[in-house]
Amino acid sequence: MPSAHTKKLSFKQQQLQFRENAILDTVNKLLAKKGFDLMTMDEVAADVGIAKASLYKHFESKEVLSAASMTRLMEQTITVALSLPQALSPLDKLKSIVRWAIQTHLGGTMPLLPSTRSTIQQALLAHPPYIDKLSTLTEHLGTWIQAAQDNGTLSKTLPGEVILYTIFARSCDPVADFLKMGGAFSDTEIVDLLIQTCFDGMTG
Amino acid sequence: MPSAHTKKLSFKQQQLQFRENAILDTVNKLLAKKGFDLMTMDEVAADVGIAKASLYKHFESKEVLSAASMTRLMEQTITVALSLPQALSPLDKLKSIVRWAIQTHLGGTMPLLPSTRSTIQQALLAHPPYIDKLSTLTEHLGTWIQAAQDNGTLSKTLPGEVILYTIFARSCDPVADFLKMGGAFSDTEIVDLLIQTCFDGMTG
DNA sequence: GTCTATAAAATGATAGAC
DNA sequence: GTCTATCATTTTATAGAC
Repeated sequence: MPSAHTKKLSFKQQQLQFRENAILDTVNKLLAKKGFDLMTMDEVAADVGIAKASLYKHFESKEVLSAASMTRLMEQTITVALSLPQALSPLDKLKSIVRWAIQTHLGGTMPLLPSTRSTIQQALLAHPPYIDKLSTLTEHLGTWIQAAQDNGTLSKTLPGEVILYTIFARSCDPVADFLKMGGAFSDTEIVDLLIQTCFDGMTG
Repeated sequence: MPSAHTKKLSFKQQQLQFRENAILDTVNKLLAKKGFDLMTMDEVAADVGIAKASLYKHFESKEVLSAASMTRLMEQTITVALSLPQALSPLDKLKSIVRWAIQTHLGGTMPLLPSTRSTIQQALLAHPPYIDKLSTLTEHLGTWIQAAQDNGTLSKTLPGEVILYTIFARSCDPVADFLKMGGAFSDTEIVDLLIQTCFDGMTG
């Protein structure tokens, strides 16, 4: 009975997928909280509730584990981007993405951009699935940036590259953390303030 | 002959100061390049050209050493702020400080803002000299921000706190690193672009 | 104060039983 | 695949001679 056999295998695979997703949830949270260098595999295992050796049966190294987490995050971001109302203007689409990212960041599940100072950067560059998702997202954003420049809602003189990097950087702006630590503003207010300074600056 | 004795002591102290300054130069550079967590004491000692044990005769721990380096950086920043031409408008003073910081950052001697994710953050908060310098700088910047809001060159509706944190954050913006890595822009161009997006946003 | 040598702790990764 | 126990390495910090 091949169907039963297939079904059983599929079920096992679903269990596996489920477990690995739980692991990535933890990694995502810890990466957001402490960053790659300060996150330890002991910590991850403890948070998931399994032994460290078991963790290594799922992911062969800390780098691969983190890359998998970042890749899933990229996929989620792309999903959000593609589910935006078509009626939105290109500029509003860009703002919506940044808004979602800052909200997620404040919620504690958006890791900081792997800066050039982190060990994880090269691991990500060597991880094709991540590069692939990053390229896809960059393409979408690039299209919107171009369109926004064409209709005059974004500066035409600013290089697209600068706008793109700025959007990525503001999505995990440490200013959000400092404002939250200050305690004077609600999460919603923080998001609005950051969106404003990001797109309109501080002079207006 | 007390004068000779005093002179000798003073000379020794000058030598000590000189050596410790050389150490802090190295720490500053390494903090900018790798950050606190990835910088090792072996590395610092090797770069300075002394044994690690000697390093610990000067600074009792990695935290204290890094805090001393960051404190000196704060002092330098205050010096730059105080030596700005009085004729400059408050807004131009703020821009000048950010400009100087980004230039220094691109030059490789401006550490990233100790984010909430780094171990160094609490060490700095527990280091009175650093807090003292930080307060002084914050006071100066706060005065300029208020003045710029009063004369209408900075948004009056934006909380001063938000402007202050944004200025601190943009002074070591990772966008600068990414643009530099891209290789399409000179350092001068990068500085101009970041100043523009920081103060005027991306819509104008 | 500078050195060599080493302690002490943390941490990425693995062995081997079940 | 999960566990316990352990290895190997890195790294902060110190001991002790000179």
